[in-house]
Amino acid sequence: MSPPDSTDVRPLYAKVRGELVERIRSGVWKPGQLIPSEFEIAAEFGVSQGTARKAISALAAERLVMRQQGRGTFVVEHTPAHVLFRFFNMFDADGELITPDSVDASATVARANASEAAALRLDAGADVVRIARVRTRRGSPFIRESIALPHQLFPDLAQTPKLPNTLYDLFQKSYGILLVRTEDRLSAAAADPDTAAALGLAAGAPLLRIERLAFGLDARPIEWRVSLCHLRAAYYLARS
Amino acid sequence: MSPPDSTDVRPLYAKVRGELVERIRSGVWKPGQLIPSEFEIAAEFGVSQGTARKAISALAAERLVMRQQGRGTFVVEHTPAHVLFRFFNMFDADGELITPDSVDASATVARANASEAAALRLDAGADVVRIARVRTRRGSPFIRESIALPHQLFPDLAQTPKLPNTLYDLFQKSYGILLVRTEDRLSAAAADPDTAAALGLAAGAPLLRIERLAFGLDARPIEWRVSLCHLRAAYYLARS
DNA sequence: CAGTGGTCTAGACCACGTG
DNA sequence: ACGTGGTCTAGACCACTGC
Repeated sequence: MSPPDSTDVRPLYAKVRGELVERIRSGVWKPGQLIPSEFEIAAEFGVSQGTARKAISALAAERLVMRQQGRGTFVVEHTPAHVLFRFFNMFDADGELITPDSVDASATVARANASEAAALRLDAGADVVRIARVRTRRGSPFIRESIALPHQLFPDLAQTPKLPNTLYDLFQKSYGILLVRTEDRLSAAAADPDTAAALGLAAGAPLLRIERLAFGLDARPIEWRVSLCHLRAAYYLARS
Repeated sequence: MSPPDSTDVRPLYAKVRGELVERIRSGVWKPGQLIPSEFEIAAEFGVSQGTARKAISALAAERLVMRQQGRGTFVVEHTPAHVLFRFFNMFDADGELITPDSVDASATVARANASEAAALRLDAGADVVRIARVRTRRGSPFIRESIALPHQLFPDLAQTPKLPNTLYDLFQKSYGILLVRTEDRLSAAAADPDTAAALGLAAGAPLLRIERLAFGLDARPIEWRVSLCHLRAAYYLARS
């Protein structure tokens, strides 16, 4: 990333943090792996334990690592359960997190259209992987969504025979891409005929529309996703 | 709040933080006021500067205070601009924060109905202040919302002649109640005839429904608000 | 028991804003 | 020049985990 130079005026702990992030981004430290202790990191970078601690604490606040007293610090591992808890924000009327299933997922490669290229900041002519799917809860469809990803980062994703329900763990394990931040833009929309048919509704029914942009470690947009949701008594929860 | 006792096993910085929170909650430190320096707080509580610093940093992370290098630390002041930036999450298609106006606001006092009592955790028979209003942008109505507040906390609010556009600054300045956290539950709904008329729409038009619960310093729900929004190209932004 | 993260101290120097 | 918050150090002890 940015090489150390004499004009770098960032605090020491920020530089150490940057080096640690790079090790996670590049895969030197794998998902779920135990990283060195505060003292070892301090010794390696020639800083005090307090400074190493501040760098690691920053990573913990960004949820790139998990600290456990007495055990050590581990690179975050995007298991399906973790991904749902962290990135899926829909709850039932009784406050229970919804765990959706995914059916009918199909992935294709195509030239990015204008909105995809703009959302993912792609060069003209770049390809995207498109995923279209319907998600169900207790057997009945409630979300229809379409996803676009830069083809360059996911070269053989469209050939994957059976796409899993949660994608972000696949992104981390198979493609080395860790999603760390999302921006969801929410609005309401009337169901178009296709979506109404897919969700078993009358055309014109009100749907929650979620347009999500997910970002990776280098702050680049990795995923663009539009979800049309028929929530019944459920809701999307946004905190603070 | 919780008196110091010998079985209190919280870390020192957490106890100091609690004392500082109490000073803000009780109004000993007023909105916008400069609080003592790290060294003064450290001396007062008999801890080191590092521990006082950690307590104050926790308050800054919760956005109860604002730190400014070279100037000092100030109790957060909920000005209208600050409240919009912090608690209003709607943006125009071009990414600009929407600054709504408020018209037709009316406040009344009534016995809490079942949903109000449940949301605000009120005792049976308690009263609420109800505010109903329509919010406009550039002259055209786009949000119809109804708000419920515990009457006990806002005894004379219903007599206030002209309610301001942003309420949370009024809550802090006139009633000493600082809102620190919100939970927004979002869904889609078809416009009922009344709402459609208020917003100039056809009945059945899809609206974004936002049900907000806002919490004060003692983690008690203070405000329950239901907003029905006709956003056109605008959206509600939820980060991470 | 050894090793880890979590807390706490005492002191130093720096960067910034104000008078 | 002074006082503020921001960084950094070196060392101590505690609480928890796993052998």
